[in-house]
Amino acid sequence: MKVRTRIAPSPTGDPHVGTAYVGLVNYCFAKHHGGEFLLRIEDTDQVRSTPQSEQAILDALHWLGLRWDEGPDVGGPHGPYRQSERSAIYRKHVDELLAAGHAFKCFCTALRLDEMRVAQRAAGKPPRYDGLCLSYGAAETARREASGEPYVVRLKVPENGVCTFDDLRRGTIEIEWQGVDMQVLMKSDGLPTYHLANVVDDHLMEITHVIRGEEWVSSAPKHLLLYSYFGWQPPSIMHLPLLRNPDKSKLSKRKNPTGMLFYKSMGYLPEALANFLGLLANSAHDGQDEILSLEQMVERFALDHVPLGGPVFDVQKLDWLNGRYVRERLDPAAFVARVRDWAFTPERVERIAQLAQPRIERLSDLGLLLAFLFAGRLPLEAADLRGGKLDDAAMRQAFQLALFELDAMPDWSIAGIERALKRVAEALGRKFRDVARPFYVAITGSPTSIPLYDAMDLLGRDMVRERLRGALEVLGVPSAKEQAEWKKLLDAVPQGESA
RNA sequence: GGCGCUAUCGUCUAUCGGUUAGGACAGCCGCCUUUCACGUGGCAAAGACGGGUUCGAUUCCCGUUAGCGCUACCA
Repeated sequence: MKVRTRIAPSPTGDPHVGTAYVGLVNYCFAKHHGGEFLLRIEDTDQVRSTPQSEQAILDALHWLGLRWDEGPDVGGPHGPYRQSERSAIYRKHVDELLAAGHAFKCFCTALRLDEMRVAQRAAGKPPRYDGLCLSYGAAETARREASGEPYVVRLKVPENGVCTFDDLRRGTIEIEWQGVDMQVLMKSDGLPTYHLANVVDDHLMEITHVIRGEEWVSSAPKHLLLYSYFGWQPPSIMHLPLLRNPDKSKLSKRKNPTGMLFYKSMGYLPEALANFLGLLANSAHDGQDEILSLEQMVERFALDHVPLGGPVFDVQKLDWLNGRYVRERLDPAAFVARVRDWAFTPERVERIAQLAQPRIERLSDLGLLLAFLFAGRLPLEAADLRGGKLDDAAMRQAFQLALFELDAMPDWSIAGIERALKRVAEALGRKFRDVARPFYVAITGSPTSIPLYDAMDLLGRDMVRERLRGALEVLGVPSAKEQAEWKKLLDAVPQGESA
């Protein structure tokens, strides 16, 4: 049987290096066995999914060098490859489960469910749907449905016994059915949840090996249960460890740059990033050179060498690898081409020139005026940030609130940036012009520069986040408590275009 | 709180019962060099803890501890 793997990102944010890591492993495994690798978009969360995010993820994975045999952009015999376009398929399968008595309609309100869980937790029991709606007879269920009560469809789960399954790397894992919740399979909006859509699609797309992040281990029983309810042969499964911050917590953008676009704008070469990620999945042995092309990684890939402990994303090692690629793998012409593509594309140069021209007297002013556009973190000191109307405490708040707002923006745009920063000023009860200065310094390194919103737009969200975090490190990173309190300031500002 | 996963130098890892526990990044000391970088030679650095099993455990089993994950009509 031909090996078929997939990566199934959810388009709810910027492309994440964790997605690249999982994608790379799936790619290497499939190709190592002469199989196929596909890409599926899991956009069943209508509220958070955006087409822009989907495009960004596809672009970023392409940039990294991954190619898929089937996917929303390249098509294939098992499409559509976007879950939002497969509603009818899920509906049919849900009906099948309902008809067979493997699932049931649940009319419980969020409030009741909350209270139930609080009580269960207090009693030291695993949170699990208590089965109230399961006790209704067919007549009662039909009556509620007819009266227009919204409902979800839940999975029926065995009352006792244990679910035993094999993880390709971890071996046998046992989880008691009592600890497995009666998962919602179809939301009241009629769309499936991840669990249902994922299982149905993996089966229909003939996925033979599901290789995914460790966060899915505890929901594996639900998935396996679905396979058995449908009478399908489940795929082999394996869970990859989660990438970590240096403090060992799950890699998060609060503590570290996690966006692929950040690494791109920092000037890391895609082959170096892929190489680095590949090393975290399959390390080189003893004396072997750690510089490995994608082809080499495919060739030497071995599942049983994938680590189980969450590897720390060590930027220093990435730096070293990238340095070697820059020095050893690019001839002068290729180097020039890379630099051009990195930050000197004609469109970008044009745009920057238009912003810079009115602000200089000599062409030689250009270097210092624009240096920040071609740099990573700026060498800031507290004194650089001071000098405006805000004291340190206010600047820390301003930067932190900006981080909140900028992260919450659906799309990165000048208009959005402006709205976000004005909101921050309002939340702090300051005039925007007083707040502007520290932002100029944090972002551009100087209180006078090209327009702030353009600068931020040009830099990109990930780099802006990095600069703001850099400024916060200089002034003192807010504690979790401070962050939570400050966030309330933002909540107090009404949404909308006003400001 | 409940359930699960994990545990070798600071970091990424090798070891598949017997090794002076190996390599790489970072660090430190040299060499090379008009600076820096690169390159190169070397140094330092690890089996979480406690029980078993065994002639012998880093390796197998159990417990403890710690870290992480899950605990949603998000994925």
